[in-house]
Amino acid sequence: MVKLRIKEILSLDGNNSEITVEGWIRTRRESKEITFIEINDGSTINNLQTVVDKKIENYESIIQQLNNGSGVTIRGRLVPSPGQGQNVELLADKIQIHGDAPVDKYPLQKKRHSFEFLRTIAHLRPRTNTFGAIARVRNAMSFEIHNFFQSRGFLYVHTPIISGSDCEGAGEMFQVTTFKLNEAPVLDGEIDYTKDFFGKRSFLTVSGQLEGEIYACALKNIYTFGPTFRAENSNTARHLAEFWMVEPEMAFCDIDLNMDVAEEFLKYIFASVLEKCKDDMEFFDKRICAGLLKNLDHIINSEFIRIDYTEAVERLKRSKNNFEFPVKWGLDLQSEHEKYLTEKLFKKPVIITDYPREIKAFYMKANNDNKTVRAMDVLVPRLGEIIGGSERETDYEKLQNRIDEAGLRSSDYWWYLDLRRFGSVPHSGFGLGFERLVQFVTGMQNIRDVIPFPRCVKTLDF
RNA sequence: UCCCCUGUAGCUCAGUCGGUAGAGCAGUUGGCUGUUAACCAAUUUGUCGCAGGUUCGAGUCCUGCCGGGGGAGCCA
Repeated sequence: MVKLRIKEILSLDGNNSEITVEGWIRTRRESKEITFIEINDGSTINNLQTVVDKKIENYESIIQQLNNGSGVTIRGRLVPSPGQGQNVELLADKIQIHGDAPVDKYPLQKKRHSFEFLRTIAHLRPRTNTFGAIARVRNAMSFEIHNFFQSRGFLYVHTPIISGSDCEGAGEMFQVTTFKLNEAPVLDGEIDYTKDFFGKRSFLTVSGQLEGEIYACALKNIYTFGPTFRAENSNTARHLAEFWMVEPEMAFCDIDLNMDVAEEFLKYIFASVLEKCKDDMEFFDKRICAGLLKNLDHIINSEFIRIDYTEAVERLKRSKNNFEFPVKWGLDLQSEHEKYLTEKLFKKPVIITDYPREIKAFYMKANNDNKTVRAMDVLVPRLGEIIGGSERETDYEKLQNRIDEAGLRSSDYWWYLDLRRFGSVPHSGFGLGFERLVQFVTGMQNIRDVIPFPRCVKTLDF
């Protein structure tokens, strides 16, 4: 007798072999002489149809508990199924109920629930088709991210979660302290952080990039993949307070090679998930987002458009679209502009480069025109910006000036500046919000549904 | 944070002009059937988000608060 996962069982021939299956009942259909129950164990979106003859020994004692949600172990024989919809089915000999799920109390019903409702029962939602599929796809994507970088010689670097400075001015930060807030020590009217745990103010990281650069400037190619925190008061379907970010950093790499890697990376992840999560992806295509598979295929097999910011602005000016926000060189592109470029004009991913320096981060390398920097944003249909990256400034003086201009204290960045004093080389990298990538791949509309336990403004359950 | 929409049965929703609460699904009971979103019949279920106000009378109109959704900003 062998214990198999349902994914494996469904690929077997029904040759009457005895097997044991462990899982949760998804649905029950009762007949006069027999009862059909479908079992799911998370290994696949597909259920194993199990036929329960009312003559099996403990039928009377378990029938009340053979409900949607009950956890069961079933021993039986695998046979070809005479019915439609499945190749094999299990003829149960012995059923053990571990824990039942009373139908009048169990919130999950055998029907479609709204995602809003399922968010309120995040402890039960992975038992649904959609959230099971998301969990498997998310898992596969994580694994493939490592695969992509590992197979290309990138080192996985663990950058810190707790940070001593607002690394790139990238948004609001969560403060970390061991002070009791109403008893924090005060010196000259200000809170005395020298008495706090680290002896200075500390925060949760908003990016591992600056530390990533340190390792890239020693080991050539590295990547980070870890949690990131933003305390912004943003309430949208694509923002989380706690999310996972992928940040490769490459030495001896300019902006063009950086774009090549970003494009290859996205295509690799899409292709791998399509191959490894076929059933789940077909489910998303059918139930969540029509045309999803076709769209991903199209992206895998097409070249991304690459234009610079100046040309993007020209294109937008020439378009007949009535934009709500003005299009003018020097202003940042709005969501509606990005959507126009990627959804209407080009109908595929677009990489925009060379933005005005005023609207981009201090660490980005200045072009010779002294007006633009070597930034690159990858825009995709439906989501907008999915990747933001740049070639980094390598010149000590220029970087120092940019830090001053940004109103940051260069003393906080002495180690970052030091990378430009000793063996400074061209280097580039990008950041990718993992949940946004999962959103794009699955077609899910709300980012809170592609992370198991979302943390957002005013939301911290489970 | 701003704009718009929304909150009614366990779930998904309808509720007109202000007149005292409705459907589908689920549940329960019965029937039928190698079923597969099973089917057929009957049937139970309500602090109408919370607090105030207008009114003879409020699910419905007004004010405030809370939750949810969409869009924007910020951003990944």
